[in-house]
Amino acid sequence: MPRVSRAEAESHRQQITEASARLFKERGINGVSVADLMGAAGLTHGGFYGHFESKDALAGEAVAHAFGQSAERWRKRVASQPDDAAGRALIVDKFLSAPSVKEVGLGCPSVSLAADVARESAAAPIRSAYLDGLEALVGILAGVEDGPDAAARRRAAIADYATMAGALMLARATEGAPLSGEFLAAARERLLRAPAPAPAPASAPAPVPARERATARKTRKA
Amino acid sequence: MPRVSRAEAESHRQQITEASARLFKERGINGVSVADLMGAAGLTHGGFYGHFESKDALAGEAVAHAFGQSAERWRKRVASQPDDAAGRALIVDKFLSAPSVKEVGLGCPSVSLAADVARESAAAPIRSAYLDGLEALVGILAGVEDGPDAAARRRAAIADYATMAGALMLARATEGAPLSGEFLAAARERLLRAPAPAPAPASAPAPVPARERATARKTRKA
DNA sequence: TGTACATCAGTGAACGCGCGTTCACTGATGTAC
DNA sequence: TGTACATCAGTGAACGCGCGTTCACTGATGTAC
Repeated sequence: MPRVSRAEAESHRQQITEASARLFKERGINGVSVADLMGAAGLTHGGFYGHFESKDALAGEAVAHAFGQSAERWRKRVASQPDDAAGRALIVDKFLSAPSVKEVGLGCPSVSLAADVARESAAAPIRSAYLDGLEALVGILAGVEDGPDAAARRRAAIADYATMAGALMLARATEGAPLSGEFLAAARERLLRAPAPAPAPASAPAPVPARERATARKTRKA
Repeated sequence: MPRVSRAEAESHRQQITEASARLFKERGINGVSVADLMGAAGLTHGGFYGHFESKDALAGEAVAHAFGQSAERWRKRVASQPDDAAGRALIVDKFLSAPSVKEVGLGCPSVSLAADVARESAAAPIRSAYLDGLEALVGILAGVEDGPDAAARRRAAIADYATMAGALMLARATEGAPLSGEFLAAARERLLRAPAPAPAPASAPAPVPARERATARKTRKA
């Protein structure tokens, strides 16, 4: 079936990008071949280079697309809740759910592609796409955090994000063992309940004065 | 140089395992070839199957070896400190340091190999090696946590581990950007200072009563 | 609106390459006497 | 202790395979008249 209409060709390009976002997250960049990606869009491998300059270039677009999907979902969740705290709780709850562990292809690329991105050279398209996408998600989370100023809310969002991403990553790597569910539960408990504070180290290597408590309330809605 | 002494052959096997632990962490399992591994031990690729049944089998041994190295380091850190809180602080501080971000080959396999392990089938040798190794590290950390009983200390260790692992993973994926250092700093602040408690969600999807504060002190030393 | 033809999206064979694994071979090691 | 020989750690060519990428080709699309 050579030569399809321009609208069909554009649709093919989007199908390839969409399938790539899912398959790259599931199997990693090197775990999916160009033939796999084209096959997922119902095409054969030869036409790939009519749409993308290289597999690396597609990886950058696919990662940007995947982060865009996640950001859209996060914004909808925040908007569906009556206040910031409830928005934040919904994001955490969805992120640390059992389906999130199982459905890697539907989940957040920040976790499933972190290792692939870290191993890529600084110039690879995938790296800047990852950084931009992650900054956007951190920004959405910071918008529903509690804190005296924007900097404190950003720090809170970054710490929350680290806990969520680590728990999900480790829950996936230990899937099938009890430890897997314990990661989800322990992280959710720490993020969603008023947690028992970690013990202030008596002789920590880098001791610091206790940070002032955040009591100011902000009013803006993300 | 065919046929070396048995002692030399055993030394070669250990060199291969050691090099694999480092290289697998740096580049991923699929990022290192059998020829690379043998070359790192000063050998040619053909002799590999005299030492290991397959690359997968070696991966299992290498992961176990890498976790063993990390566990030994953690135990020494704990033993070097006057009390549990200081031991915990030292573990967190080393885990979330700048060298830890840079030197992937020397760092903890729980972070660098999590995605590789998660993508492997449940029967792969690497999966059980990873699970056993991670349980050991969680156990060491639980031994220096504060909490009313062993279950609470385990939960605290698991939540701490998620935060540390997530922060390191994300710091590596964003290396070169300011966000990278922010992940280390925000996670360290949350784990090592008495943190400002996360806001109790007013209408969370899964609301729960606030957990009772842990005040009991334990005395045992890990 | 109808015809003639240039464009170009997609096909499938082919390229060079590196992979994990196998195997015939080599010659020092280790052992039996 | 010295000799004869079986063992086997390591070599390097070779295997079948899948990869990313290229390219001559096909024929419907899109356009110029």
